[in-house]
Amino acid sequence: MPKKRVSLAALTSAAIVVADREGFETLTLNGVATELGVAASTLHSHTDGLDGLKTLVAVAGTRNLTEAIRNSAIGTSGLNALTAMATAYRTFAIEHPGQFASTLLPPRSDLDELATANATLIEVFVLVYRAIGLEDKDARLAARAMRSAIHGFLALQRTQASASDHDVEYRYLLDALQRGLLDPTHVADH
Amino acid sequence: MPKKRVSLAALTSAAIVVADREGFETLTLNGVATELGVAASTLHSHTDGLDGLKTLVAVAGTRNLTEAIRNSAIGTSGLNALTAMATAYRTFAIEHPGQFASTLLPPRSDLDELATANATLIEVFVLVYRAIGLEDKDARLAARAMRSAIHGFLALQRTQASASDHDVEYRYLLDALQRGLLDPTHVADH
DNA sequence: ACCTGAACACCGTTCAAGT
DNA sequence: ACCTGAACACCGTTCAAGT
Repeated sequence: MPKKRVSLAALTSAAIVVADREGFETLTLNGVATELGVAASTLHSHTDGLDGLKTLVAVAGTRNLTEAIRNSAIGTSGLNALTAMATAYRTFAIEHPGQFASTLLPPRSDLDELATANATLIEVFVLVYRAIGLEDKDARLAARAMRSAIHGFLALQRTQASASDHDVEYRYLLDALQRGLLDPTHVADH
Repeated sequence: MPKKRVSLAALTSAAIVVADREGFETLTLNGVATELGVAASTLHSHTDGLDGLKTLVAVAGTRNLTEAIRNSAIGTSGLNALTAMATAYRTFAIEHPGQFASTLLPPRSDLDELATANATLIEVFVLVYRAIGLEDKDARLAARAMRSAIHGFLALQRTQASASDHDVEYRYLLDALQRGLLDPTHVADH
């Protein structure tokens, strides 16, 4: 039998598949190695151990989330764009639980790539708020606020039992925050 | 040497100490057993394996967070109470990272106790919104919205590099959401 | 009843050996 | 240059044996 060859791209995509299927927290080098059909020790020549593999998933996952959000906003105006983005964010979190969970990877030393991937995600929101008419500083603060709120809701949704109606709650949160962020009596007093 | 005896309370508090010190994700039965000075296999007669231990921490952690929030609101009025609670929430997350992380424990089958602990946490916020004047249904939605936003901000704060000013961002988020939740033009149209 | 130690399966990591 | 298999340390879990 010929020796299998592992590329970084194949490793990353296999790790994403396993993470979405079995959970990011329980991601394992052995599991990904089995998925690829190679020995577990092979992966150490492509990534810096388990932490490196998780970082790989976090970077790719954040980029995929960013793409999903960006695509959802195409062809929509300001306020509708934000709703579309929030919906896309939520759909991504549900359909790709492993990649979504990778988003809150605890900080590492070499988080350069991860930091820029995260900045790019925020930037999509900044663009929309700027188009709506907020000044740059406010647009950045609004973007981070909205991202925090969305993330928090989706993270807790995953945990809590589906006791109540998530659709209604999600819309209530988004509407209220949106109203507060665009409140002219506040934006004016800068 | 006399045989050590392990109580459920001692086990829980030892697990909390280790979780806050070394991280909830990396919590280990061996680590807690060492902390208690007993053999690792002993813990299996007190809790249902590692998952059971993590659930123990999650329940106790959620209760401790609830107490911290409740205490912070004592002697304050409606709007000041919410600010105090948000600040207490944040302080708890920073000072007890393990217990805070335990808050987003993935769902289990026996999450009865965990579910009620979570409901009690939300209830503190409901009380404040009701005192402010929101009707029960709106108070519940507002409480969940505020909790989601706070949690999301704090979870992302833990991850992201301290590139920007967290104090300003936190206040911006809280103020905006608060404004939107209490917007009379919206609350009226029910 | 509760704790121990041995045993087993599993995982991350290293490294000499192969190709 | 890259993959393998053996080796080691560590962890979760079970269980017969002690008290």
